[in-house]
Formats: sequence, structure tokens, C-alpha cells
Amino acid sequence: MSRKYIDNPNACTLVHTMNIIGNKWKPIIIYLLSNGPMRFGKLNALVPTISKKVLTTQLKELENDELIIRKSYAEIPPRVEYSLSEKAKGLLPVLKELSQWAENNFPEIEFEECRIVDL
Amino acid sequence: MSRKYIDNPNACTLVHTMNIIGNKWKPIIIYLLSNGPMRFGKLNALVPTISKKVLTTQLKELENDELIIRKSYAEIPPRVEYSLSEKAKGLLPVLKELSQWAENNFPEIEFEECRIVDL
DNA sequence: CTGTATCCACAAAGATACTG
DNA sequence: CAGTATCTTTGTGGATACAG
Repeated sequence: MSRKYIDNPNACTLVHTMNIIGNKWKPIIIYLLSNGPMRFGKLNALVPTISKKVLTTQLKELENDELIIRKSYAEIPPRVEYSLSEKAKGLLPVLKELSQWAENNFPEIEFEECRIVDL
Repeated sequence: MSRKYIDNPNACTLVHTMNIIGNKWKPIIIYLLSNGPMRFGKLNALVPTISKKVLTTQLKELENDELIIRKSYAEIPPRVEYSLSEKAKGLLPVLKELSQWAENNFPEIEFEECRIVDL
């Protein structure tokens, strides 16, 4: 999402939030990381329809916005772990509410499409 | 945003929410309408960088998702008013929190870019 | 294992002109 | 005034191959 601002300061911060988390994959990534640190490969496996390139991009943007922390271990084979920052943790309750809102207002969503997997 | 679901029911509803409001213009439109009904031209004027075509699309999608109500008056010249549905009103507090979160965590945003206008 | 590098497809956004 | 129609541009996501 390109970053543009408009005519109202309240809406402005909202646009900023959406710029940061309002896309296809980021809420998912944040949600998955809310259970604790996770490796690149695991994230890639849990979001089966995302490509490595896109996942990399999303993680990098989230890191730039300081929502996630990337920790790289100097091992062979390489190991990289991603975890949530404090900023991101402050966002979790709000995301929960958004989720709740959708559940209350769109009961017709076909949740069968969401397969439950072990984290 | 295309509508896809992934491996977790909680994240799933979140994705749904983002599908509905997580794009460039919709939060703004919702925010502007939170002050009461507004006409097409007014919305277009308050979001100066949006084209009429895009605004039309966004309004139509919001209407399909039952977040806004479109009321057309049989007058010449035509008058169309958009207002928030109850569903959307339930979302307002959460949007407020999102806004608040951004304000707390990203004080570096240049709010000068947001010109304040009268609604 | 954790990425990059390329190239491609498609959808969304923007510009402009036109209409009932 | 409130849109449509059309065309162009941009951006995001996806497939695949390759690298450290």
C-alpha cells in the first residue's frame, strides 16, 4: 500500500495503521507470531498459499515498522526466528476485537475454509 | 483485496475484516461518515486525491458488505446520501483504538500532512 | 534452511471525457 | 450532481530458479 495521508488527523492515524497491517498477509503473520517466536520455514508452512518471496517482503516491512524482531542465528543450516515487538503486542487486543466484530457481524462466513492446524 | 482464508479460525475472521476495511480508502470513508450522512460530492471533496471512479467502487463495495447505506433522492439535480449502518457503527470504537494505537506507537508520523477541514 | 533474482499476471488505482 | 466508460499506469502477488 502506498502511504498517503488525507484531510483528517484521526483518519490519518487510521490510514497509517492500515498501511502497516491492512493487507493480505500481515495480520496473519502477527497472529501466528502471537504464540511465540517462529522460524521462517514454519511461517511459510502455516500460510500455505504464500510464496517465499512475498513472505520475505512482508516480514521485512513488518520489521521496518518495528512490529516484529528478526533474530538470526549463525548456524549451518541457517536459523532465523521472528517474534513480536512490544509495539505489536499492544496491537493484539485490538486485532482480537476486530476479529470478534467480524464474527458477530458476518456469521455467514464459511469458516470451514479455515483449516485448523497445530502451531 | 482478493478474499482468501488460511489456516486459523481466529486469523480467518481477521482476514475477513481486513478484506472489508483494510484498504487504502475505506477506513477514511467510514471515518468521515461517522459524523453523519454525507453526499457523494462532499466525500469526493474531502478525500481530494481519490477519483470519482475509485470512490464509486469503494462505496459500492462497502454497501455490498452492508457497512454503509445508500439513499438516493429522486431530484434534479440528483442527490445521494451515504450513511453508516449499525454494523459499521459497531466498528467505530475499534477503529478508534487502532487510531489510538498508531498515535501512541508512531509519534513520528508527520501529521502536518493531514490538513484539517470542516466537515 | 533462509532467503534473492527474474520474470510474469492480474487487479487496483488514476486520468480524462462523457451522460442522465 | 452523481455517476460511467475507457484507457493507461502502478503495485502486489505468484512461479520458478538459484545462492550462501
